[in-house]
This record gives sequence, structure tokens and C-alpha cells, in this order.
Amino acid sequence: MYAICDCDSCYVSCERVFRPDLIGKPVVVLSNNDGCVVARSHEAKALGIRGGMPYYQLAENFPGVNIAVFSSNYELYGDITRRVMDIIRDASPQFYRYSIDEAFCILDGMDHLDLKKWGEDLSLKILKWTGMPVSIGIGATKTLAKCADRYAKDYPGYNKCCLIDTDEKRIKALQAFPIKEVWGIGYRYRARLESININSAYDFTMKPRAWIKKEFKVIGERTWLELQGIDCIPTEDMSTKKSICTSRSFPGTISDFSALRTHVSNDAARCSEKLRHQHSVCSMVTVFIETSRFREDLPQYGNNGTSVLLTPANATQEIVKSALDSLKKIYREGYQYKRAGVIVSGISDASQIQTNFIDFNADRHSKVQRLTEVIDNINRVNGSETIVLGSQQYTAKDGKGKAASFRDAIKHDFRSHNFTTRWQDILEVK
DNA sequence: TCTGGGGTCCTAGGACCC
DNA sequence: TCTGGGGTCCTAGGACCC
Repeated sequence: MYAICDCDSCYVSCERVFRPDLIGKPVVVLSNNDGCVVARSHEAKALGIRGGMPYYQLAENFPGVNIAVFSSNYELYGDITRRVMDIIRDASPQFYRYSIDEAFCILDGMDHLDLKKWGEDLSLKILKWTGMPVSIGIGATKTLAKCADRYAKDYPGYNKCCLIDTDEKRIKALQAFPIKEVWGIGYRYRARLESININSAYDFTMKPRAWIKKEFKVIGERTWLELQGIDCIPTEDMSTKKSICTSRSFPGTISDFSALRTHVSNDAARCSEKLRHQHSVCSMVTVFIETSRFREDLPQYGNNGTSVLLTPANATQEIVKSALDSLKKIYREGYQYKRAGVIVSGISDASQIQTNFIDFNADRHSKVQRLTEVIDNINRVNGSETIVLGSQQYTAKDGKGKAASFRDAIKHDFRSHNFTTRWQDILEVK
């Protein structure tokens, strides 16, 4: 059996840990640059606020409604969910984290237990220890566990845990389950299925396997099997990523090369930090830039460029240099750029670097490594961005000659404090 | 004025190899 | 006139997830 543990309205719930007065009230959390709504409380959903709605439309569509608004604060969400995950890890025989707010547990060797009670107890413990409400769904496959989780979330009667452990319960659950809610059925498949009158998960399972395979390929076939209770989605180790991306939209637009260069340097530096964090190196660095697709009145341009590293690397200087080489090739003057980003791929283990016998210089390599370690240590002790490359430095904005930091290059008018990770901020507030 | 930021997998087609 | 059979790797695009 599998259990999926999923935080309820994760970002909103993180904010509510420090603002319990907002429990029971409509709350939304915005994307970077306060762009659009990415998380909604139950009450906000009930008002009809849609996910993805641009923030400026919120005031237009809900005049006079009191809605609490937060900018996203990923440092806070990362820290709270880490605590939640620690508790789940302790409570289950096998655990793997699926996303910032979800984890799968493999419940091997727990047949003698009352799994429904196990789930209810775990959910209550997490709420008591962290303040985070969590719903738990349990089933014979990951897809069925996901269905159960939907029920646990939507109906208080389940007491935060829904268990599908018989074929009777499975069929009953699938008959009342809209096809669009099934894990693995997205926007496109939903439209195709509904157009031929397949509306419930149960309808889907009643179609012949060969037809499903023909129309929806191996992915659809897998979902079909999973809904019948046949386990076939492998439990992947998601902890080591195969590609890593850092990208940002700008608060306004940028046309000038040097400003774009600063942003891309920071994106590349952040990618190299993420690589080092998972003890990986990469062999390809891709840069992309694009104008705003919403500004049809302006000339549009988007492009990407990839550089290959002769020797795989994770040092900030090397990743940034490759990224800037590509940026020079794809940059065109005369466009208002809205977004840029860096993707590193061709990822392998840092302890097993395949060296290139023409390019590789062992002496230089060890110096670069040592320097990177020193910089990482200083930044860890004194706060991120204490030391950065020159190319990452933003032009002074505050009039005191102090350069604005990467964190501040994003609009975040309603951001809460980093209550659990930056105690200095809290002292300042006091 | 204002519209996010990460990831994964599969498939088809082309280039190239012997 | 007649033109095989078996591979690999890469890329772009499409689909999905949170």
C-alpha cells in the first residue's frame, strides 16, 4: 500500500502558522514579482478566486472583499515543510519526497496495523508539532492513493485520512471521481476524454486497454492500470535531479545587455549552488531569454543557447562563464526582455568526473574547488550573497553605494518575515 | 502599469554509424 | 529497372506534475 501525505494549501498554511488570526479567512499567496495567485485558502477558493489569476485582477474582480495577500516567501515554506517531512519520514517504513508539499510512503510490513488510524494519528501529530494541516490518502497504487487524498481533503468526515483498501471502495470512489482530477490526466487529455463522454475515473477504466494505449500512449495505459489497482509507476529517487533550472521574470523589462548579464550571472550562480548541494556536476549550460508574450504591441523575440563543458563542473565561476558565453550569442538589441534563465543538464556525480585529457588541468581544478569551498563557507556563516562574483553585482540603488541584492531584484510588497531562518530580521522588527 | 517557477517523461524525426 | 537491415544519439515538441 502507498500513502500520499499532502499539505493543505501549503503556502497559505505556512503563513497562517505565524498569523493564526487568518485561519478561517480568505488568504492568497502570490508568485514572484507579485504576479499571480499561486496558492489559495479554502475560503479564497470558495469566493471563486482562480489559481493563476493575475494579482491586478483580484481587486477588479473582488472589490471590497477582505482578502489577505502575501508575496511568496520560499525560504519560510522550505523550512516549515522540511519539518513536516521529517515527521513523515519518522512515521513510515519507506519515504520519498515528491514535491515541496507532498511525500509518498510505502507501507510495507504494516499489514497488521489499522492504516486509517495510522494516517489520522500522523496528520494530527504534524498539525500539533508544526501547525501544518496535512491530508493523507492510502491505496494500493500511487494513483489510487491520490484519489483517496482528494476525498480526505474535500470531506471533513474522513478526519484527514481516506483509505481505499477493497475493490468495492475502489469502484465506488472512482465512480464519483471526475476524470479531470485523476493524477496523470491533464488539460489536453481531459478535453479529449470529455468530448467522448468519459467523465469519471470509472468510465476511463471501462475502456479497453488497447484503445487507451493507442490514444493516450504508455502514460495513459499506466494510469489505466493504476486505477485498477495494478502498481506500475516506479518509485523514483527524485532527490538527485537530472536538470536544474533557475529563472526569473523581471519587475519591468530590460533591453540593455549589461543588466541582462547581471541577471543571468545570478541565475547561473544559483544553479551552481543547487548542483553543489546535491553533489553533482553538469556538462551543459543553457541560457534562455524572452520578451513578454502579453505585450503583443512590442516586437517578440526568444532564444536559447547551450554551451558544453569539456570537463563537467559545478564551480560558480565556470557555470557563470559558460552562461555568459551563450548569452552573448543569443542577445539581440532592440527588444524589451521580460524573463531570463539558466538550465544546467548532463548531470553526473561530482565524485566521478569524467575528465577531458586535452582540457583538464588538475592543478587549476583543485584551486577552483578550494576557492568555491571557501566562498560557500563564508556565505553559509555570514548569509547568502556575502561574497558574489563581480558580474552578479547589481548597480547601487539605495543611494548609499550599497548594491541591491539578488533577493531584492524581485518585487515582493507583501512578504512575511523569515521567522524560522533569519532571527536578525525578527529582532529588527521588534 | 501589472500575467510564476520549477521539474519529468515520451515520441517522432533526422543525422549518423556499421 | 533494380537500392537492406540494424542500430545510436540528439532535438524539438507535447504532455503531464507540483
